[in-house]
Amino acid sequence: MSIMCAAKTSLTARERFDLYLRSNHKRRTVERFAIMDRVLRAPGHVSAEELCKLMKDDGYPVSAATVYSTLELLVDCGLLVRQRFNDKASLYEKASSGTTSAHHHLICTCCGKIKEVRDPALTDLIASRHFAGFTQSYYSLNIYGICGSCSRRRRKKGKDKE
Amino acid sequence: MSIMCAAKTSLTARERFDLYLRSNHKRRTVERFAIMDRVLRAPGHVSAEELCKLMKDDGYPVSAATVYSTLELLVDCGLLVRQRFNDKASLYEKASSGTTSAHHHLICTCCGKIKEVRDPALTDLIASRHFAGFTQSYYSLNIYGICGSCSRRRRKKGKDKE
DNA sequence: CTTAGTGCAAAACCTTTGCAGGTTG
DNA sequence: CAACCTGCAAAGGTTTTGCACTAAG
Repeated sequence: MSIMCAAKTSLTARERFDLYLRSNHKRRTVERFAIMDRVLRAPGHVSAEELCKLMKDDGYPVSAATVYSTLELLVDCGLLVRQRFNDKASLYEKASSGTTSAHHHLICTCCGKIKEVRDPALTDLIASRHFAGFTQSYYSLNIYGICGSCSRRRRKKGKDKE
Repeated sequence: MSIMCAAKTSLTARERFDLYLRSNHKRRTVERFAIMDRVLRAPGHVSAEELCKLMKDDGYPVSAATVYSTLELLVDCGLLVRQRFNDKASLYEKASSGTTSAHHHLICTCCGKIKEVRDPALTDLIASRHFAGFTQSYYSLNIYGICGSCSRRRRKKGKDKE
């Protein structure tokens, strides 16, 4: 969406967000940095609504509108990735970088559970790919199927009747 | 969601859907087959709403509820894949098979355009991966970034003022 | 001091659901 | 002929938007 040419290296998240906001002539408000802090501190992936709740629990309530708009900025500046795994709300997770390693997702189409898996060979191959005229910023590999507990449950049911 | 153990080989789409409906004790209605026909005939990916319109244009109007429920069946039986690329409506596309080859998606975060690309090496590697206790049914690899026209437009703007 | 950002609530949007009537098995 | 499916409209849940107020530059 906007300008973000800063080297990805050796900048703290805060510095990066700060630079991004300056470069794009957007205001550096208390709310934006508070939301950035909180979402980067959360493990795994968080929905906008959960993040609202987390902020309120911390005694720092912010409106949904602000959370959504800030999440968009964080995605745009490359600190977060927005994932839409299923019908439910979007989930936001830290973008992979030096400190947070790339991973893929196994999504159970039966119970909706999402598991992160790492596979360096796959990660490397995807990263090495370049497509003509397209400037890649991030990717997501989502593998859908049936998780262990669901397939056990299904097998059991199958014995009863089928 | 349901039982679909039929060999993926040498069955027409219609046969496969028919078998799926029978096996799962679901009714084989005219609407369901008409929707199946239409969506498989559409190139690329279609949204539920577009599909409704296509059906109406064909002189075969069906309600949104029926379209959504049939699309779900078609996904469940493996003929379609549901993709959620961005904020907008879900898109449905033919699942890869002998006749329709696997592909990945380049998604422009600026204009939203979606391009299909093929990369056999990548496809093979992903297909060869197995994760413990997880029965893979399909996957989607989405690569986000800036497409050619958007980066040209952006460069141009940058020259004017920046 | 100008203008973007915030909070609130309402709107917009996609998708699901409840109900009455029609069709399938 | 019982149960399921369809169509319609209304409800549901997520995200965006309009407006008055506040705060950043």
